[in-house]
Amino acid sequence: MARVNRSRYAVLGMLSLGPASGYEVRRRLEQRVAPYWHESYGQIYPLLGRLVEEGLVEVTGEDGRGRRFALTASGHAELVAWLEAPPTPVRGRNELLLKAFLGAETSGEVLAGHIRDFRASLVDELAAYRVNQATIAERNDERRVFSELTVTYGIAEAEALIAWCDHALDRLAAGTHP
Amino acid sequence: MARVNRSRYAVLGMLSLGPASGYEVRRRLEQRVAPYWHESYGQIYPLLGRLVEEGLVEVTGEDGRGRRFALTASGHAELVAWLEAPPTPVRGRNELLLKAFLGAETSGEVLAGHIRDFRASLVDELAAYRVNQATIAERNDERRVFSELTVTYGIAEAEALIAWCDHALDRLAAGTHP
DNA sequence: TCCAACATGTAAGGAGTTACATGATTTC
DNA sequence: GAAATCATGTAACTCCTTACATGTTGGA
Repeated sequence: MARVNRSRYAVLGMLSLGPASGYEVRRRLEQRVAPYWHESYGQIYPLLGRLVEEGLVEVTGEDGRGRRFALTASGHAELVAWLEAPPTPVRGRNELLLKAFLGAETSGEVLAGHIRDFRASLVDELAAYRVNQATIAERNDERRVFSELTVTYGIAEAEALIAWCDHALDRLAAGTHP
Repeated sequence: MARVNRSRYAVLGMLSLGPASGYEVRRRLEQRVAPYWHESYGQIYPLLGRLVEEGLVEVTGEDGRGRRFALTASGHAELVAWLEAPPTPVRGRNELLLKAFLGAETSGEVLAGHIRDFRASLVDELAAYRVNQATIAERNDERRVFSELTVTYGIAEAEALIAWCDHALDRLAAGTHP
């Protein structure tokens, strides 16, 4: 039954940064929280309509090129209540690890290839985080520390997983010609 | 449209370890791949029925206490084809990070509390991985290396995130009384 | 004898993605 | 004038969880 709709809070959260169009809610998600959250338009637009009905969001303007949505007081209250509630743990599904676990069903080289690809994507990700980190370091507002924390999380994770990839590739190489 | 049904491959994969009942498919997932994959009965049983219809799985026995399912040759072929395909990247949704990003909407102490809870759960997780690692080290089969890799992944990640928690808690403490 | 574990399923319903469809405005 | 970006939405469809419902077997 009722799983909580987390998209609600992502949208409310993006609006807490200031009024925005549906399009911009999406863009904020892509640009600022992309690696750890995402929403599709198929979620955002119907949701904005519902949030307006519920009085959590209001339409503050409607010029020729779309509407602007803003949090109402009760929308902000609902966001804060959610922020204060303990986060529900991630029950991730990691395809790479499932494939790794089942590695014996294929040749070792198949898995090694997947891991090399994964490593390459982590290296790219890490580079993007570094750029991001430099950009944030130049800012000077009270939100800065929170942005920094999300970036350092990504960096910590990416670095650890790159190290794991190297370890894994060694282990697999040792296994195939012992 | 057609997202690939990854549950299919998880079930086929568990059956590649040997014939099993639906109940045991679930138990294998819980016991062996739990932190990075999971399936509910609501997925497993209907799926097993479909896989039998499709000829990827067959019923090898039915005693008083349930059926036993086994991979057919084509089921195994389909599993291998999936294993060889590049894993689709995880598009995770990390509630803690979304809450962290929006940390300015509440008091800093709220976020710190979430991070402390997260750290505690990581410590528990890490302990479980260590036990698991010791168990696997005693095994002596050709699958061992693959199990080890999934465990070392979990350890690498948990250790990195524990370190991040400590860093984050420092940063937040510095912010609240500068 | 009772409890834990083994075992199998269905129903309801929301979550979420993808593809389709359309149009205005800005910038080069 | 063309391309990129801004902008809004719907339809179809699958995934997946949660809750409900039921019964057996083995061991203490």
